[in-house]
Amino acid sequence: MIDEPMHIFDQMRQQGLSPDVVNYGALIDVLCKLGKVDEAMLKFNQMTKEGVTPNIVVLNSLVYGLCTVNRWEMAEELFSEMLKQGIHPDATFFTTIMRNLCNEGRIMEAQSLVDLMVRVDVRPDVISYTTLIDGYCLAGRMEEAMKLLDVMVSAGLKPNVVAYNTLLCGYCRAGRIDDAFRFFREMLSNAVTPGVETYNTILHALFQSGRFSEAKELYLNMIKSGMQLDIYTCNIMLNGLCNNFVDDAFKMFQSLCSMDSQLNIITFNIMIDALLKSGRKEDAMGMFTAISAHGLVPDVVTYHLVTKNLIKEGLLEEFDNLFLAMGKSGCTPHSGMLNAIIRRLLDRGEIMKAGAYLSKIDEKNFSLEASTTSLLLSVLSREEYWQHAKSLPEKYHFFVGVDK
DNA sequence: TTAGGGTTAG
Repeated sequence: MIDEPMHIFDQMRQQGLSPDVVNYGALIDVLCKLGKVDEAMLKFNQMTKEGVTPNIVVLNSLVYGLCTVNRWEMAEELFSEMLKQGIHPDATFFTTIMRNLCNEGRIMEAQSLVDLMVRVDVRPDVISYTTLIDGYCLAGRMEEAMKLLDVMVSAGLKPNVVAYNTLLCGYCRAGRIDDAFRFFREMLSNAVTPGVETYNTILHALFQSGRFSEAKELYLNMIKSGMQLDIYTCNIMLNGLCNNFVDDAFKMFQSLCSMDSQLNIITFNIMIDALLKSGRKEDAMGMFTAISAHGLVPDVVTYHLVTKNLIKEGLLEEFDNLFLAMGKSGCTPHSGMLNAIIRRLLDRGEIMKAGAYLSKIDEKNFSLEASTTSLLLSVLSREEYWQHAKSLPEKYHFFVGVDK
């Protein structure tokens, strides 16, 4: 798909038109968002070679891409270059860096950037403050996050719905739902209209803290107020109900299907997990089969849920099939899954098959869990298995007869 | 053409 704009550039050239800074900017931005930073840099170099002067927007996209893949040094080089060319950093530039610092937990450095912005005469905007508020929330430093909202107001800025949602979400994550409600009221009194994201945040927190009746009431209020519910609302409700009311969740799921609601793979994962946990294996497998009928494909979570159950049930051939399907769809097995299947196969004395999965563990550089190692030792100490043990990867031959 | 917020497992 990314090839398309490149073809468009070729077509433009054929017609005697040259891509300008906006065209290049759009392409570089898409490449950076896809994590293809090297390709983005190539395009950037090509652009400058063609005599198209970069602007702050293009540089911001590149800085975004470079920071996201932790290429801080290159971002710094770019920054120096940009100053040399007389391009001044703007609020977006600083906010991009702040976002990445916050994600790495480097909150004080992010805070000092806001101070630097003021010194170099770049006014932090609502997004800059919101980014920093989120950083404090992520670090669990709620009092500082809250104070920043006041700083923002003193700087003459008006917090918007995203700023409030960020703070509200921080309080919810910290389990301080009543404080979240306080900000919810403040939001209303400041004429900031809560969005579906706001309600979803509170709904999720209410379920998380076991306040089921309040959660259900809030959900009904959302419907009553004519709010457009989205896939997040559905998933939060389903997941919340699954904790104690699986039947209600199942009914809600069916009614969503009958209303042709747009579900996603997370919806199915929530349901499969809950059905398996409550022992409804057939319903869970039915749900797994229904995924493709909804135009969706299983993801790594789906495979992990279902394969875990197959191992538990001893349906190892079905596991093999699903394991292959998983590989074909590009989902990577995790270490726990491989260890679990190896243990189950060793239990059954299927050494050769266990060997195949041991090789997968080695390929991925995963480690054997202690329980897998001890089972392997105990199985291979039995003479009846020595012959089979030769089929194991060589590094495991050492285990043969060790106990004897 | 660029920056900020909400959902699943382990």
